[in-house]
Amino acid sequence: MSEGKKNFFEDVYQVVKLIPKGRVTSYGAIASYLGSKGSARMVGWALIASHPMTQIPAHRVVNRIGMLTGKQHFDEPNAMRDRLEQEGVKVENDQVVNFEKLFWDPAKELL
DNA sequence: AGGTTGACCTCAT
DNA sequence: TATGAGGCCAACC
Repeated sequence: MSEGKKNFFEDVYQVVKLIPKGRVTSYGAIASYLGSKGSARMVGWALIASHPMTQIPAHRVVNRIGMLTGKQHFDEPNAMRDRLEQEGVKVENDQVVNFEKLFWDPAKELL
C-alpha cells in the first residue's frame, strides 16, 4: 500500500544505469523524464541514497551546465572526475568539456 | 509536529 | 549579460 514513493528512487536508478558509457545527463532531464519536472533536487537525493550502490554510475549525472557539483559527495572528490575521464569524458575545472555533445537526454535518446 | 537543508532548475530584476 | 530570489519534494534534527 505505501510503496509508491520508493519507486521514484528506483526509477532514477534505472535511468542512470541506462546512461551509455562516455555520456552524461542532468538532474532536471531525469526528473522531467520521470514526470517530476520541478523535483530535480529529489534526483540528487536519490543519488545520495545510491551512494552504497556502486552499480549506479552517478558520476555520469551532473547539473544542467555540466558541472560536477556532486563530486564532494563521492568517497573522494576526484573520483567523479577520474571516472569520467576514464570513460573518455574530458573534464576541466570540475566542468565537462563538450557537455552539449555528451549530453544524454532520456526523453529523447531513451524515448 | 514543525522548520531547515539539499548532488537543482527557472523566472525576474 | 549577470545576479538574486523562489519553488519543488523528501529526508534530517
